[in-house]
Formats: sequence, structure tokens, C-alpha cells
Amino acid sequence: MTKRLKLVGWSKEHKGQVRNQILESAARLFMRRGFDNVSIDEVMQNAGLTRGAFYAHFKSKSELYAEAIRDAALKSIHAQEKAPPICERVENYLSVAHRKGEEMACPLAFLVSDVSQQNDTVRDVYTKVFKGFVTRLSESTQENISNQQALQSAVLMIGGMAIARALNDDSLAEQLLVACQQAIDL
Amino acid sequence: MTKRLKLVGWSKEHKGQVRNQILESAARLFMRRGFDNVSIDEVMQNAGLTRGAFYAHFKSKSELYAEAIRDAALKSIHAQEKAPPICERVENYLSVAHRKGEEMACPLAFLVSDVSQQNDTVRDVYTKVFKGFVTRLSESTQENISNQQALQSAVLMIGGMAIARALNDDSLAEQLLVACQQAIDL
DNA sequence: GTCTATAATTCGATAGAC
DNA sequence: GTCTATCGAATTATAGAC
Repeated sequence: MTKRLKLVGWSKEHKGQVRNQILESAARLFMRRGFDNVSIDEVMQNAGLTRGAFYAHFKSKSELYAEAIRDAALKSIHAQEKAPPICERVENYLSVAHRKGEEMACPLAFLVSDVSQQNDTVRDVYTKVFKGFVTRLSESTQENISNQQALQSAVLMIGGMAIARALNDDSLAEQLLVACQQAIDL
Repeated sequence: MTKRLKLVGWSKEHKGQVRNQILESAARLFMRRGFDNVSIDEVMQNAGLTRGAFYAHFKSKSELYAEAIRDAALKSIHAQEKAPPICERVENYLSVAHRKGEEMACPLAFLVSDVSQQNDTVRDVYTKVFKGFVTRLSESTQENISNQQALQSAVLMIGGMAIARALNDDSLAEQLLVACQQAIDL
């Protein structure tokens, strides 16, 4: 079903688009239900394809998972950079909307303990994304904050969101998110 | 295979022991690999039994998961109360040993995102355990700290440990744990 | 209460036609 | 590259003997 226009070279572009569709479908599903509760069949259906086509793009489910995390992180960063003031970014991150995970979603918070059960490749991607998160946090401040302060803020954001998502008490969760906002002084 | 001594009434006690063995086996396995990567068969084998006996103690895998979290939390609390000074408890919690999860393990940190994918019953147990964690934190201090301060400290402990476990960089993880310790002022 | 046996699914990955 | 078909493996839960 590949679009093949030899004169225009549409094929390569098309494959990139399909790969992107798979990655977005995967990120959305993995973020909601974790690695094990998402099947390749489901990912491909949401991308408008069938199972068989999967292995032309990724060599395993685990590789897809790692790439989906990397991709979701890049897009989450891209979305964040529309709100330049750092305090506003923190508010957006620690928002009720983010907790519900309907729009943007940060894999660092949504998949913490999920990742800690995965192989080294996946955990390497997570680690790299986390380092980027911390670096961007310290570079976004006017006074150069210490690396330790950036780490603390990162924990309050990522950890706070992760815990808020686990709680089955909306009121307590909101209270928790506010407390984390207050604790972050940048 | 039940021990039935009608005169002594050993049977009920025996069932309690078996249930406890299952719960401990489950907690250890769930904490390491999450809900989906642990089979009932495995849990029962580690408890010295076979699959079929499982449903005489729990009505589903999900119920076992909830009970295992509750049980692990109770035992984790019991272990913590051997170290009265609150600062020492924080150090123990944010230790490299805890991150490796070989001895005690806190389900709040080890299963955060795992729980956020489970049903209301499981999330209710998690929420109740979390509330107890926060309450005990504020009551352990000499000056009555605010509820907000207790929430912030809880996030730094639980969230910090959860993230440290996901990272595939021991040095960075240790740095993170130290940063969380420093941020907690009780 | 515990065992063996099995029903009923589900899923990851591969093979081969187009 | 994408499809259909299928293998092989694993899992939850139940049934029935002891």
C-alpha cells in the first residue's frame, strides 16, 4: 500500500509519516496503560494499520517503547517552549489537566516505575530524557541555580505528578500538586 | 494438606500462616516486576504451593495485589519504627540499599505508575497508605510542621526513590537521593 | 485446602502472498 | 511495505479428585 512515485520520491517521506503515526499511537497508549497492557495490535490499529506491518518499522515491542518515550519527550519539550516564563512552565506541568493526561503527557512522570522494570536500552533513554529535563530546568532560570536545586525541582515536578496520578482522591491530588508548586523556588 | 487437629484448632492458624506466605511472596515479586510481569503461578511456587490453591485465599490477582500493597506498607512501617529519629528514617528511606530493593521496599515508590493503571480498589489502598505516610511524617517532628510541608517531604522521598530506580546511571541516582535528603528539613 | 488438568484467551513474532 | 494466517508460548480462572 506504499505510495511509490519514482519521479518524486514520495516513498521515503511516506515511511517517515507512518513511523510517526505509530510512535504517536504508541506514546498515547503506553502513557495511559504502561508497557504490558498495550498490544502491538492495538498500536497498529490506532495508526490505521495491521499487526504484520509493524516489524517493517521496529524490530520489537521494546524498541517501540523506547522510541515512543524519546518521541513523547521531544514533543513535550516542544510544547513547553511556548511558555517562556519558567514559573508558568511549572504550573502547566503540575496542572490538573496534565494529571488527567488527555493532552500533553510527560513520560518521565507517567512511566516511572514502568521504566524501572524494563531493559537497559529503555532505561538509557529515560535517563537521557531526565538529564535533559534537569539541564533545561537550570538553564531556564536567571540566577544560575545549582545542579542540586535543579534535581530537587525535577523530583517535585516529576515525582509529584506521578504520585498525584496514583491517588484515587482528586482533592488530595490537587492539594499535592499545589504543595509541589509552592516548594519550587526558581 | 491442611493440618487439622480438631482438639487444638490448628487449622485456622495454619491458614493465616499460608496467607501470610502468599502475601510476602507476592509483595516481593510485585515490587520487583509490577503487576503484569508476575504470574499467580510464580507467587504460589515461591510460597511453596501450586496455582490451584490460590483461589482458596484470594478471589482474583487484583485483590492479591491490593492486599500485598497494604501488607508491605504495614511491614515497612513496622521496620521504620525501629529508628526513632526522623532524620535517620529519611536517610534509610533515601538509601542506595532501598533503591536496590533487596530488603525492605516501599510500595508507594516502587509501584507508583503501576498503581495508576489499576482499578479503584487498588488505588484506594495506595491512597490510604499514602495518607498514613504523610500523617506519620508530620507527627514525627517536634515542631508541628504544616500539612503542606509534610506533603512536600513525602514527594521528595517517594518521588525521589521512584525516579532513582528508573535511572540507569548509579552515580546520577545517588546524587539525586542526596539532593532529596538535603531538601527535606524536618 | 491443596492438588492436577484444562478451558479459554491473549499476545509477540514469523512466513509468505501481493 | 502491508496484508492475512498461524505458530508457540504464557496466563487467568475453573472443575473435580483427594
